[in-house]
Amino acid sequence: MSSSSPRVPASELPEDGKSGVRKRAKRVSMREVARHSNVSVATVSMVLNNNPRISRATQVRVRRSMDDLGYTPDRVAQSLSSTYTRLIAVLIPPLSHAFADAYFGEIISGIYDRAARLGHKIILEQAKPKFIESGQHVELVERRFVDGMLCLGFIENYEFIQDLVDRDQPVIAVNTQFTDLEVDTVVCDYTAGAEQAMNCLRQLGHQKIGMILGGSRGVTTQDVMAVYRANSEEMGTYDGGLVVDGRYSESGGAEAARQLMDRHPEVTAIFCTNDKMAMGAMHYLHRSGRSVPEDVSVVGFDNLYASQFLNPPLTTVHLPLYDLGDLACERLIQRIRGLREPVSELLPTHLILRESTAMAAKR
Amino acid sequence: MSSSSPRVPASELPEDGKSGVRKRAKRVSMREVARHSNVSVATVSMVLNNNPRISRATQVRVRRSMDDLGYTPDRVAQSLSSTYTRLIAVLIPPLSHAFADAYFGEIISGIYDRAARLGHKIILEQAKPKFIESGQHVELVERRFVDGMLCLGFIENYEFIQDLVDRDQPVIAVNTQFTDLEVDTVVCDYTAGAEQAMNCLRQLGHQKIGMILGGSRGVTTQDVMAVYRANSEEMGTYDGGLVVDGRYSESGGAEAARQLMDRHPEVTAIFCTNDKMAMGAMHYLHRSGRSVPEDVSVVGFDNLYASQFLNPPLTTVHLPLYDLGDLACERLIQRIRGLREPVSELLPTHLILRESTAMAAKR
DNA sequence: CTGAAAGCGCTTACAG
DNA sequence: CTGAAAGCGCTTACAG
Repeated sequence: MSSSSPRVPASELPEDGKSGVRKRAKRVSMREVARHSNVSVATVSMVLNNNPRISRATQVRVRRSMDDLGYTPDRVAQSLSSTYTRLIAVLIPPLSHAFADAYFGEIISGIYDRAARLGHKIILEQAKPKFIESGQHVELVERRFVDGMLCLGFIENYEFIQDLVDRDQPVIAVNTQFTDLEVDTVVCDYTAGAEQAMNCLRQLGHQKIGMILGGSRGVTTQDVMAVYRANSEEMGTYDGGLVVDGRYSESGGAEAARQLMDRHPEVTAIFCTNDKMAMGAMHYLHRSGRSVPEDVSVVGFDNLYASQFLNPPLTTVHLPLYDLGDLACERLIQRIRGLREPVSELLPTHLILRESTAMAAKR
Repeated sequence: MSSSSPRVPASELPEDGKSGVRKRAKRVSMREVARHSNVSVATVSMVLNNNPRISRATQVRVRRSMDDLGYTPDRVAQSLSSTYTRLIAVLIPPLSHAFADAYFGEIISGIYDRAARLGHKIILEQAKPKFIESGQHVELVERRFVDGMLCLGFIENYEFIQDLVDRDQPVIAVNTQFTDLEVDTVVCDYTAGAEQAMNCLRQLGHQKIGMILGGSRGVTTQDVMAVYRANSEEMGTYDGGLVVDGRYSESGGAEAARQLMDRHPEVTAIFCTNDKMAMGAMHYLHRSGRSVPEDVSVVGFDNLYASQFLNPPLTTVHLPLYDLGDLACERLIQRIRGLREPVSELLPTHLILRESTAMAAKR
């Protein structure tokens, strides 16, 4: 890439400033640089791309011209001539407040940093029903908006991903897996995390443990459920009524906790498949006059940054969300650049013990 | 825009699937559509852009060809020929976890929806020091990555915005104002919100009120401080030591609350300029054995979605963040399209009373 | 080591 | 109402 700040010829500014309609300042193109340094545009292009065929001397001369003229390559023209846009799309599910969701945010943070390091920029999209119905997910790649896409957290209504796979477009599903769809994935080890959480609760003497999950169709959710069920059955306390859907949100978690405690007031611990539902559950427990963890222990999943500041601070399974985004982005770009092997990565997780869990209350 | 799902000729797929290096499926261009419907590419272009000069008959015929061939316009080529990219950049400050911040998230949500409705896509960028130093904020517009940008929450280190203003690029600062920089802004009415909050606290009998703010340089923060100070002086309780910096974060808020309570244990209420610091403050208060609101009342600013689920639910000033993003985006796009009048909008705010505030403790 | 030329897929005056 | 042509600013064989 070029260097030093480009200078706009002062003479152009006032004129531009006065015209009725906005007009971009005239930019300097390769042709001007070529003329200025007495070479062809082809040579300028090669200098720009560090093509070793260019001699050191003209290399330097052309670079100087670029700096003198304040040349900066036009990315649109570059994209038209080459094959890539160097843009990737990040798709999030059509949940309300999804953009404000720390879970997606941490992943996006990892994606962004990796993308920036590899010279890519990211476009953010939310896959609302209309978006999918009108085929915009396909247009995103077919109309050359982006080179590939990352799909975050599509537990349900993920069929649209098939459209992209069918067209052989680079796509990676981040932290979701599907039984009926073959697509590249990068996920966290939910099974291991769930095992640590259940172990911990059992060690603390909890027997009747409730579970709040979000949409039972997801493979990761099913992994957690399998661990939960195996442990409950071992203790002889398994009961389908102990499992409630909290729709991934704080309000859903609160509502689920209400149902759970109404049906099974003997429950001494609640295990949630994300921190937001755990927050909602704690909210309901307090509201209903129970204290956490004295009356009921609560465990979450995600370890969002804010969870340590809850009252009480939340015991939860740490998911390496930043790393997840980082790796997913790296793999996607490899795919874009020609990697053909399927991607399937698993990242480790572990339990973070805080104050929302304690010994089971004696009864 | 075109319609119906584009079909890739089946014959192309296998070949593409086998080649060693990834290769985009050959797309159908305007030329093919032109040939297929016996017109010139100019006509196809005009049909695509609904130019009224084209007769109804060829209009229909060309549209059909597009559908038959699965034509979809190449956005890169469109951008090269026209002046616009239909992309806008959203810049956020270099705070850690900024992507996961609900405050920015809600604003971005409003931006996204409006942008989508106006046919624009958004690119997300974080203005880290290196990003600015290497002039990438300028390249964003000069190299035609985007048509304009929205800068969210730059309270400090906002000097880079001047570079864009100097180049007459469309930029809008969202929810920040500057005394030393003339730029379009869309902000919330912090003064009105602060007045309601201080009124409320005074009605509840609070006299010694602490304040936690984030970076005292921002104009909005100064607005809040002015209200706080005027009220405190009226009560005769003003003291510079009651004002502490909480750096906008949960941990900073907790730390600030510690300092505040150590220095002034007689404080009965804390007013924070955002919800995250309020959350941190509550966390510290609980940790130090005080209860909210019995011992100390806490008031925030933002009304993030999660704040209602805190324990206790947070009393806070509601900021219309979604609408803020929506309006900022609308104005930016008007700017891009030629609007020349400066933009300066103010959105109303109001206090949301919840359970983190109560009558001042008798002492 | 460098240049002339074709091409990427559109849009936009300019003619007719 | 429609077409031929130039142009947007690059990259990439192909020559030399």
